Amino acid sequence: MAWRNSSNVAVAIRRSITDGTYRRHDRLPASRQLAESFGVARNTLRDALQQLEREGLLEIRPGSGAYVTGLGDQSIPKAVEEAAPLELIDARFALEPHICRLCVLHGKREDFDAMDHLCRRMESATADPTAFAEADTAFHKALASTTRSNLLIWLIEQINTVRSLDEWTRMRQLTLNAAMIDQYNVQHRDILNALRSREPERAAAKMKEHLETARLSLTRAAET
Amino acid sequence: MAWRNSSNVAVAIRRSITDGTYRRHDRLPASRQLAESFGVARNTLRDALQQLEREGLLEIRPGSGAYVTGLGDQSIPKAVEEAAPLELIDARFALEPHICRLCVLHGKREDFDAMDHLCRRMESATADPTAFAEADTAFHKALASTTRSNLLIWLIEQINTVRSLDEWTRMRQLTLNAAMIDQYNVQHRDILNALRSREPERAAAKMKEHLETARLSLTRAAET
DNA sequence: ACCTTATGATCCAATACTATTCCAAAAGTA
DNA sequence: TACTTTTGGAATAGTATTGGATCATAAGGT
Repeated sequence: MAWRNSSNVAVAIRRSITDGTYRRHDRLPASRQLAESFGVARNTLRDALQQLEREGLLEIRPGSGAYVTGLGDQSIPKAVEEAAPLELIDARFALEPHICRLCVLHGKREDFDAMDHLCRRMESATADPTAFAEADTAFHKALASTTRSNLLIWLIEQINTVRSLDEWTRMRQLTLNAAMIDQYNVQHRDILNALRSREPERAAAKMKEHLETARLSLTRAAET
Repeated sequence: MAWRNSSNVAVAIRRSITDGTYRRHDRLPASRQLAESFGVARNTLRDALQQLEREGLLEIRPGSGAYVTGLGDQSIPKAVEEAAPLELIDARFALEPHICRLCVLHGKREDFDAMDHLCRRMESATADPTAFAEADTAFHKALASTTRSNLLIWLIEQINTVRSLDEWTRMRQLTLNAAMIDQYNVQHRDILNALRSREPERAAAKMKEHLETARLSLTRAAET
């Protein structure tokens, strides 16, 4: 029975993921249980899991478990994955001001309330760049949702997926200090206020301002 | 039951949302009830909810409850394939005027020459709606290419894939008569001229005019 | 023989879950 | 308005579970 090596275990697990036995966000059984069910040592099983983690299929969290992060082939398009930070800003420069205009047309009170809530979460995260970035992403997604256009929502989501990538995370650590977060918070409030008072062009202008700030902080970080 | 951890609870709730068990603006059961029904401690349940909130799926209001704010992962092809024609116009309204501005910044002579060539192809296709639509798609893609941003090019391509869909083709048959094609050709020329003379705002304005024409012809066709 | 690999055991550190308690915000009610 | 109930938020301590790491040993292939 020569099939009992780490690579073949990895193949088996990979298939379990692609055929839908384990889906995105699912947690795999504990390494001890998995090892037993495959009839291999836990060490071997661990090798297999780490192999899959290197492929980006799994995320292994010490003390917690192994989680499915992607579906393999389907995942992120190359154009999005390899997009430079400045390309992202360009795309957001195109989309988000116009989304603001559409939001003024279609936004309802509960939409604004949800965004207000996210603003508060960002405002209480001046010391936690990661938490801030999460809420920030959710804010821009909520804004896109107000357009009621699934296509636009999807486009924004695609752009946002990049934020979880390595280079972007590193960039965030460089640029997101407390002062910058405060500035972003003010700008988010400005945008929300303009949306609430139904001023499309002011909202779009504030959004452009916001993005210009982000672009500046990026180029500054790139110079260092 | 080894599935009793916060991530798996989050998975279960996430599925309840995408299934439609809970819909937008619905309030989830109280955390104490949910915790009991899942057979986990309220602490664990709270972790799961906060996880979903960070994803932008829920909004947790202290003293009130947890409300569904988003529909979860829009499965990738669906958002694009099922996009209504008017959603497409909205997306192009966002992207293309800004692409014009970027084109003024980055466009080179050969880019304009290529677009000029496509204009001529469209101008000699007033009697052939299919040939015109092909060249039109190519024109807008060429325009996006001038930005040298793979992300923007990809976004435009995604939007263009919809044009091959049934509903869109039917719509095109209704709207694309010779007079309309002539009008589009004039507008394409206007845009190209503005780009060549490096006037970003005039190019953007002409593009908006162009898209507004397309939107009007769509809504007119929808009324019949 | 030598080298590679899997094993099985053990200990460690990180994390998660439970249970309990108290608090504050919101909603319902008289 | 004032009172009560219901809601989520937070802190704590204890226990269980998880992956990480190491090691000597055994098996298999060269």
